Amino acid sequence: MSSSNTISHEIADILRDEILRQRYLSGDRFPSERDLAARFDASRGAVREALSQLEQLGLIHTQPGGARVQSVNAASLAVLGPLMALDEHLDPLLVDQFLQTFAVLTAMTTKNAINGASPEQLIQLQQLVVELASQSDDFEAMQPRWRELLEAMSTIADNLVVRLISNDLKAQFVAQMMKLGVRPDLKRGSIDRLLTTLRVSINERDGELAGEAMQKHFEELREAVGEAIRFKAEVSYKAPRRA
Amino acid sequence: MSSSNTISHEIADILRDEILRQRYLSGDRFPSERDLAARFDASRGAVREALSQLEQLGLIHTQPGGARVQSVNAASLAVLGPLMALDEHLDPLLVDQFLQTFAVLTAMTTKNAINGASPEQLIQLQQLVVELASQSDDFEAMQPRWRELLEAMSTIADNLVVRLISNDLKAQFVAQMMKLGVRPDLKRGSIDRLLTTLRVSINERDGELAGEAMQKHFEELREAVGEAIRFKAEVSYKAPRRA
DNA sequence: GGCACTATATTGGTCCGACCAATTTGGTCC
DNA sequence: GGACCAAATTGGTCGGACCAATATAGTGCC
Repeated sequence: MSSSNTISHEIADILRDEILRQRYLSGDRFPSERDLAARFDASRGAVREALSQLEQLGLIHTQPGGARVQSVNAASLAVLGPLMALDEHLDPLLVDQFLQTFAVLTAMTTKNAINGASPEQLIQLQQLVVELASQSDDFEAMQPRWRELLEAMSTIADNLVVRLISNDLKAQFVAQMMKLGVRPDLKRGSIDRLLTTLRVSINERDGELAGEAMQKHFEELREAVGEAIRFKAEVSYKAPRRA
Repeated sequence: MSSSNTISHEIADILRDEILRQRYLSGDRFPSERDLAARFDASRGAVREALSQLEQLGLIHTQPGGARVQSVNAASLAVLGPLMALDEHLDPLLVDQFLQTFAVLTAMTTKNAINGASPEQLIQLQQLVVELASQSDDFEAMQPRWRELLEAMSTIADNLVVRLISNDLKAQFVAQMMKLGVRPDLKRGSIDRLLTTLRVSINERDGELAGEAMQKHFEELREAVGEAIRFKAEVSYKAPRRA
């Protein structure tokens, strides 16, 4: 579901998912290019390009004589998106780990952004927060502005490392959560409290305070999302298969 | 310098570095596969495999009609290693960003590891810290054990997201720093203080404390490394080109 | 001159068949 | 059972070919 329409990408997607589903164990021999070409009824060239992608993801290691499957633990960050998109139900543990990681990175970005912003940028941030506050009752509707705020802070903080990490994570994750209809039930006051604190810390240029607030907010989000996923899993257990 | 001995990888390495060096600007047309094949005196197949890797890195976007160069800001995390290895002198800003990011992730891992470790694992950690303390006077010599400790905590914390991020970062960065001979001049007491705090927090299973200590230590390391790099840059300015 | 349209050239995507070198495999011999 | 060797397998590369999508240049019109 993830990539473009070329044959090599399709093959890569299929094989990638098979590896992520542990169909081949780490250390196993991977089918030969000629076998794969026969299986997908494609040319060896197309298969080779697919394998090249898998190697770039760190999922296989090719050598004359044969390719071998590597441990998912040794893979590149770019597998995380496909990994979360594997099943129709999200892995709660993985989501939790993701949110925890995203929390500390966002807190750091927030802190640096506010501490290092120019006066104009501070005004911009302030405005975004105000706009967010004005629609804090509709979780779905505030997502675009929310992303805008995060994007603005990321731009101001200007940390390439974090930005690259986010590239591999953000889009896929949020999209996946939305697609599966996971709607975290945040307590009404949570977001308001965050926005208020952000407003204060922007005014006083207190990045530390803002970072902590952001971190705390993500902790609450983590719990809410975890609960939402568990709830969803329960429902789909009682009424499985498109009831 | 980074990859294996196949032609396609060599081509990919060269083109990747050229893009990272901004030889092509974002949005530019990329040379055609046939041109590249002629330039490298290789077959189009080999070039295509190289381009496939570049696309996986998020550096180019290919389409029938022509490939275009993308912004480095939109690339995958996996470009960070090559990016830091570009020049003989490290980019101080990039290193700083890296260390800051690594700091918060390591602090998080440390906290979770100690809070979630089994009794046996706690003993293992304690032992590693003791061994480290016994050689805290030789920065170079303690690196292997240091990595061992981080690896152990990473295993215990068992956060796949952080592990994947680390895969794309750790090895290349440390190796690059060592290769360039950047030796941060940490104050003698700094490491001892960290190790002592770690020992205490492991004994009392106080992950929070350990995390904070780790974070503080990395802050000190950041400054020391920054200074070391600036110093190195100064020296090579006064005595440039293999004097 | 500027704009819409069209024919042409270019480009990426795929296939086939072939060769080489490295590795794996299986058998042989001690 | 282990060391050694020959054959089959496998990845890496090449060259040429075709198609469909895109870009380009050219044309004619307003």
